[in-house]
Amino acid sequence: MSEVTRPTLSDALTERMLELIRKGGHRPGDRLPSTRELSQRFAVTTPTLREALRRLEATGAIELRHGSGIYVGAAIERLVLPNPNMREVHAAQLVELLGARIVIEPPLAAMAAQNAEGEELAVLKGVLDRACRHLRGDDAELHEANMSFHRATARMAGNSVLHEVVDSLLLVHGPEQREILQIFDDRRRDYEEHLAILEAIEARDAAQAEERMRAHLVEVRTVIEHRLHPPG
Amino acid sequence: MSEVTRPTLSDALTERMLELIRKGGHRPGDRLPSTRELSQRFAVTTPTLREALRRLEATGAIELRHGSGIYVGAAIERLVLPNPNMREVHAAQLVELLGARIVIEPPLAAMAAQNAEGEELAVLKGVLDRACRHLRGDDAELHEANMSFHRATARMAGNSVLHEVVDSLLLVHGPEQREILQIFDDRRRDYEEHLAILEAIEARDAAQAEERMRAHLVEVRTVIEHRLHPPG
DNA sequence: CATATCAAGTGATCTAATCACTTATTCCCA
DNA sequence: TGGGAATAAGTGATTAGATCACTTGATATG
Repeated sequence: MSEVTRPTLSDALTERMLELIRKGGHRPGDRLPSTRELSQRFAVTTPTLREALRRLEATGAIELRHGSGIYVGAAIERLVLPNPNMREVHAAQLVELLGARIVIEPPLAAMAAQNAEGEELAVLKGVLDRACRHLRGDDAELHEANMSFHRATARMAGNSVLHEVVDSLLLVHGPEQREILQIFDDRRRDYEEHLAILEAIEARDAAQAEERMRAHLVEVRTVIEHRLHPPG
Repeated sequence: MSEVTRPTLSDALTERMLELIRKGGHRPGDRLPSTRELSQRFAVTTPTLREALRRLEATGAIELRHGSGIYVGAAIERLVLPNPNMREVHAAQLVELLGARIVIEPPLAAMAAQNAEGEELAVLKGVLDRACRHLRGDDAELHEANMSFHRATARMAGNSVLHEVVDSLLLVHGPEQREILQIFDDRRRDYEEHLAILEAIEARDAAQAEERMRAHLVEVRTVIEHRLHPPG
């Protein structure tokens, strides 16, 4: 959807800076090299480097103190949330991410059930149809459709703040994570669980919608945990 | 805590740009003036302007398309969430923001009750003590302490993603909002409700902690609604 | 009519120098 | 000897204008 334009120099710089901080073992509060040194090391000029720094600053990854230096921000060891420019997540954070979704999304499913109206309900059905058509075939499309189901449900709930929060959380579930997020190696499974949730929403059964969404996410988390730490 | 350094030129630029977009009636997808024109209008040089643009880009407020132009992003009409550089929220969004907190924070209170341990419990108590000392006196301090209580509770829950989400949401409850967030014009009220929540957490009574947190936030929202739309 | 070419407009980057601020040291005076 | 003021080094902030790279719509060409 995005990423229509070729990655620019400063795009790459932003990621190299992040890498420098993370792989350099820097902790929040640590001081980083000066702008002069960084621009030399990365072989770019000051203004270009600064653009990358400003982006990192905007997300809380670093902090620029005039006359003092560049410092690692608190957000660096947390999840870098809603930055379209650097969707990155460590595997270990996936479990916590699912934990967050388990708290937030079930109530949203309940709210969606209460608001269930013609138009938005149609959107939700459309998303599931799309997933159904890719049940055997394009992996990336199927994954995208599955994620869209969660986004659409959050949207139906009618609270724009929560909608944005869920969007942010799902942002890190990029295509590269589709394997680990696939339940039980069964492509059909995700779809059927989503379908069950839709039915509850359509029936305006808030309690059931909430419970099915929760069960669904808990199951996903369980699978992920097993894959990260195989039993035995 | 932050904001130790004087606002820089590019800080101001970022806000002026936001103002230009918002008050200019621009919608997502609209094209903004070119970098050359913007730098002239604001009387700054290209690199300085670009730093401001990169910050706005990082939060999704705008989009820079090489060779094409600068476009308004989708995030511009939503809440600008976790950007330490521009904490801004429209009054009407407060109600929705509270709605989001009502969904997220009560379960966190329950999780905090389950994790209740010595050290973090002490932190929570310390926060309430600080609030107590400012019950009559420094308004800003009292407000900050009240917000810290919610942050600390979220932290106790033990999920860093949710902790970050709550931090982001509370970020917009800056000092300038302390009046509207004050329950019933009674400075003591907030403190006492927080105290009740703490007691439930301390007693490891998850259900009660959750319910008290929910009741507390619902009450705050109700008050805010009444202030925004006085009955009659 | 469709395709290829081109030119204007726009963002991206470079260059290198100067300004403004912080910090720790030093020095002086009490 | 202690405390505070001047100071110098280091660092981020900003300036200036030119050049490169890309997009897009108009124009020309088959």
